[in-house]
Amino acid sequence: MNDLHIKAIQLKAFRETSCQSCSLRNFCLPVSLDLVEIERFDEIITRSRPIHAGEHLFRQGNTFSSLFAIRSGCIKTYCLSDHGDEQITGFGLPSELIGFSGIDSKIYPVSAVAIKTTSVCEIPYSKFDQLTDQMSSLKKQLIHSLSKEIRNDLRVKLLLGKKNAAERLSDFLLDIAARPKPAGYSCHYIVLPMSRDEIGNYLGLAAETVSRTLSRLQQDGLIKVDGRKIEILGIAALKAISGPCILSGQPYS
Amino acid sequence: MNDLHIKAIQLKAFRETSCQSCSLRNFCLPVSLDLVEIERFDEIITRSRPIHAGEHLFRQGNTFSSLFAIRSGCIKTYCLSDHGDEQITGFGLPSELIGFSGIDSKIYPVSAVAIKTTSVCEIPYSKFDQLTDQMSSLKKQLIHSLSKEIRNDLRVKLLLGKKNAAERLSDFLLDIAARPKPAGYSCHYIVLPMSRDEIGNYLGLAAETVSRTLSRLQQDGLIKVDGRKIEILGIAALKAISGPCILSGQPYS
DNA sequence: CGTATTATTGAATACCATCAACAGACGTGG
DNA sequence: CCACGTCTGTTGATGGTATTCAATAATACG
Repeated sequence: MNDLHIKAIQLKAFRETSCQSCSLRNFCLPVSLDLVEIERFDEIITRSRPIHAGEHLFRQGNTFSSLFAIRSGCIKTYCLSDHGDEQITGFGLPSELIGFSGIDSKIYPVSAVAIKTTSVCEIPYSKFDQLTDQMSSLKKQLIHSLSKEIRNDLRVKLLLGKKNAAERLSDFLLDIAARPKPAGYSCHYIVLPMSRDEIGNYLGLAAETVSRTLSRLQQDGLIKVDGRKIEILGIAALKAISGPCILSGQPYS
Repeated sequence: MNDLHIKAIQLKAFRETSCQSCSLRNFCLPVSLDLVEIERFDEIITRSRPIHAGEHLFRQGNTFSSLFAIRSGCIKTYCLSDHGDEQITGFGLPSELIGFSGIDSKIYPVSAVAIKTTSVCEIPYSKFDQLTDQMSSLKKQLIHSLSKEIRNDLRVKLLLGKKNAAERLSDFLLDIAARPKPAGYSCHYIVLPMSRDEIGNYLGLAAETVSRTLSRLQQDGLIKVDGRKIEILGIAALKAISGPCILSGQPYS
């Protein structure tokens, strides 16, 4: 094996493990950074082996240390009440960041667990924080990501506070469909990584209600359900049901 | 009137209108800043005359321009769904900041209206953003405030997703009681600035259910209700009902 | 291929929303 | 000062939506 071969292999490895070449680059933090800045950001990132379903990134009560960017798979965040039951507070999908809720309290107030094989980039917060002092655009990115999360929480609060089962499910399906996904996936066809139980928990419904409501939406011809594979047939009707509002969907782009 | 008099008056005015002398100083943003930094922060703040109940700070859809720190009174934030009904998304009380949800989208996704006479400090965001580039501690403050808001949203999502009426009200009362308040006010005695209707809207309940549930809590001897004046008699019992969890109350201080 | 997990559907119940009537507070103006 | 209307809050009766319990079907996994 000559030097050229080695270089080529190194280059390939670099492509797979650097922000610069990451397919999610435009969705994750480094957007709007120049090449030098991306490299500096890249240096603090840890990319570990993929984690399996059931493995935790962190647990409620752990000392806060890092944010995590999700590259593939799905992370669910949840918190346990004293009554013992869990409330799922979100699902992290590729390109998204989790862990924001721990910055202020120094402790993760939620647990994060993979619900399928998942790979993440770990962003140690102390180093990241220092970097934001030197890179104004990175600071902006972080603040905007935090703000976006708050805006999304508004949507969820609206959903939990006012909507009925059909409205919640419609909103949920449209939200999942609108999230960034690997190239080639249509936004009319989604494969849910989570169970009915987990959907219900997240939406404040019983799993049976989720099942029933999906069946109803299928009867009405708005979706086609095949286990966790869901085809969206009537996107306009779903939007009408969920109550299209200023908070839904992606930012005002 | 001589120079000394004028100086004294100016000093008094300064005391009433500078962050340095503000009684909320330790709760609002300028905490952890040194004197010079506070002055620089102070310079970008606008302090307008008090606004009356019903006046808006901003409306859903307005271009985002400022954050607002609440000095006295109460601001409710809400958003209107297409179905026309409103969902109250939060109540801003003295020392708290509102407007975070607009940073990312450049547009306020909610409206903010005073529900009693209220005075606020307006923090123009573009100037503030520049200042955070130069003052690392101010940047940290902002990020922590955003993170805290996200953590609080977790609490509300847990409440709306899993709790029954009594648990919601207990949680709500404890939350209001735990918020920073002017010196002299006991945390066992609260005066609610909002109506039953607004409480219900915020908690995802009907106003009648709020009324009934408060009556029930009073029957059980946990609180004493006199219109909007509420005395907390059994704080431990209320905590037990609301389901004390890692998210409740103030940060882990 | 068998067991465990997940999903669907049915029936009964519980909780809260809705509708409605009434009581009290507040402010206005006669 | 009191009559009046409005707004807010309380309480009762009824009904709807989603939960719970239970049984069955389908899927995943070793």
